[in-house]
Amino acid sequence: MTPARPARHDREHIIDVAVALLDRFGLPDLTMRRLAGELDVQASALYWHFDSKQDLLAAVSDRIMARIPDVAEGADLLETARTVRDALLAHRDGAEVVMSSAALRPGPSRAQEMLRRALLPQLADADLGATAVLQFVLGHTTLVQQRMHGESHGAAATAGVLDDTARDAAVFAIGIDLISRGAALTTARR
Amino acid sequence: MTPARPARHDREHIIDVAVALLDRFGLPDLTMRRLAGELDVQASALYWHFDSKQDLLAAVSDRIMARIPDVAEGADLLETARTVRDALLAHRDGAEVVMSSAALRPGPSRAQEMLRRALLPQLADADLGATAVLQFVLGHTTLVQQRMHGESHGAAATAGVLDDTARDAAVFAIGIDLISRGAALTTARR
DNA sequence: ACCTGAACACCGTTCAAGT
DNA sequence: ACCTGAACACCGTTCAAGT
Repeated sequence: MTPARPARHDREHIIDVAVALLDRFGLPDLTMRRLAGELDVQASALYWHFDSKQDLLAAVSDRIMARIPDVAEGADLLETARTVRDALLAHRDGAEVVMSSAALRPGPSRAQEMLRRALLPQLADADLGATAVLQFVLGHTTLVQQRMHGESHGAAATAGVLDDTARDAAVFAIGIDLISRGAALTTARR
Repeated sequence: MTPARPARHDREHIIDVAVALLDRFGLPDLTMRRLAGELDVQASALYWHFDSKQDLLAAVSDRIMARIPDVAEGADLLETARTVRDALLAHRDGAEVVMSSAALRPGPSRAQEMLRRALLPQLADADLGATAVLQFVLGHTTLVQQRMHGESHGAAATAGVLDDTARDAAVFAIGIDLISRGAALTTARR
């Protein structure tokens, strides 16, 4: 007997599977057809749940950003920025995904709000500052993950990879540190 | 009579046409087939000149970065960063193109060298600082251009666009200003 | 409400073959 | 040296039709 067909997938479940696919194969292989295959469904079925691939990607982006853990009460800028960065690094091509649909939701995100709070005691224009910090984090992390991608199926010497990650960490720390000191200076001037 | 067929295209000329196509239609429409069509050639012909689309895009990226004008002798960080940003803004999706192949050439670019020079009088780790600044500029400009893309064929109200560009300018200025002050502070401490 | 099946209009890339 | 022509293995998206 053929079982009664239940509703098989909802948006949340599809996003789950999309993120899993992203982590395993990366953004270029996250296609509507592969995602549908993973769900045992035709590609066209996805268009009942999402308007377009852009729409799906935006949902994946929101999922990634929603997973940023809350940061302690008086956390400073470096800790907060690292928390955001780590949430992006937690998923393959995470920064690129978020960047590709960040322009679509211009409203202040939770990440931006967290950064704003870390900047508030020091900076008058904490709102603009938080946007700038987020842009740095996105740019930095996208470049870092792009290099990972190149190495995974490239001819990069294994030597130097450790140096690269160490340098990445230093660049990130210096970038945030300079911004933080600059913000403190602005306060001192007032 | 059929004219003798001369060698029709070299890498430089193809890059010219690719950049023109990029400016007119944007990165998603810069396909090998369209580029070939513009050159009155089969798509497969491009693979004699370039190993892959990635290779072509890297060449386009280099072209965009090579067009950054030199900056005055003692130019400060803000002026230098603006010069880099403007070179990216000069081409549709310029920042995204550069970002997508920036990981492939990890060596210090001319842009990074210019930023390093602007940072040198103030910062000990000018090299790492320059990388951080370049990452901010790339992240910022990519997001700005992404929003342009969304507006061009979207339903965005025309109102608010002016506010957006004004806000973008402020975010960029604050981001660079904070880094610059932070760098100065580091010097003062020594 | 949720999905299939088929079609449309594309992609990047390879490769034998031409000139 | 430079390019054609054809093929391969894909894409995102639409839409009538099924259940």
